[in-house]
Amino acid sequence: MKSKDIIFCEDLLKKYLYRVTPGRVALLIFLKYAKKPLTVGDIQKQLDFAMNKVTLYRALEDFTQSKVIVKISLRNVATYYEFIHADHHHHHIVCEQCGALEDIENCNQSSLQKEILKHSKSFKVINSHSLEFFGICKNCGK
Amino acid sequence: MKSKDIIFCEDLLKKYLYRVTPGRVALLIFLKYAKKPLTVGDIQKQLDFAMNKVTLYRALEDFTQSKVIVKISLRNVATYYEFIHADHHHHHIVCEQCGALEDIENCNQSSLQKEILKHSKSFKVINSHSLEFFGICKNCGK
DNA sequence: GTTAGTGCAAAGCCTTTGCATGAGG
DNA sequence: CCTCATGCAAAGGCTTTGCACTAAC
Repeated sequence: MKSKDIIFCEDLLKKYLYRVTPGRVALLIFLKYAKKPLTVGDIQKQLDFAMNKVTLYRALEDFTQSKVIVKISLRNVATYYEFIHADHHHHHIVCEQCGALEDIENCNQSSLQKEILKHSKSFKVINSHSLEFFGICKNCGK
Repeated sequence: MKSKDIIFCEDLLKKYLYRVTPGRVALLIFLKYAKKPLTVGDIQKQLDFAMNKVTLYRALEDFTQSKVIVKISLRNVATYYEFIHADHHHHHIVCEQCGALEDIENCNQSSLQKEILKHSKSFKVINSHSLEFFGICKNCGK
């Protein structure tokens, strides 16, 4: 019998008219349970399913288009990908020294975006935003 | 006689112990008066001073280190650089379709960062943050 | 059968590095 | 002079593209 996770991810793929392949299912489950944003390299190393890097890029690009995951770009560092949990909008603090990541929970997304849009001259819609903080973690700051 | 701008930028270079070269002065003046963040490609095309790309990267890296300029990374798009005006902390909205950029003025930087730090478990200091909004501009949304 | 996904090889692009030369202090 | 800045060539790294093959539907 299939696990709930597998069914959930298969349904997600079907919803966006993607084909249900072992690789994409494995990737989605992996991202769904990841505790922090991951780079392409992270995913390749940690995913328990051998997936060509090119294939991985294409799947990530597709999922980003469908807003199943989100792409995060930090200042220096690489591009990260993170699963979007419907009820859990959040941001990050990054340690400038060691790269440690922590989630930030308090962000009232829709009211913030409405407020910003109100002050904008040339924009019609705001769909999303990215907010990242940069600092030094307690470990590095000793 | 030298213009105020040239003197200002020369002093800025001296302050951080950089050498006052024609290229770096031209670059600083250009960035200081740029109305929006620029990519390396933008700068190379628009700067009225022939500057090798490698040299440009090295100058931008130096200025970023000294916090004379800031590096901005957006989701898909390239890396942008922007002059930091002492009294003018701000953010951006980016059009997901045409790439149009607009400044956002209202951000109380230090109180936001203090608030976030208060809620953080593992961070000791927050030095800066990036906040970008993504949407559709009025032109593209017609 | 059709179409989308995969994998390989190769190209592209942005960015960095090494090294010799030239200019600033 | 001594050091930093510059330019060239080349390497590096990440990401994309082309094309043939395979698997999903």
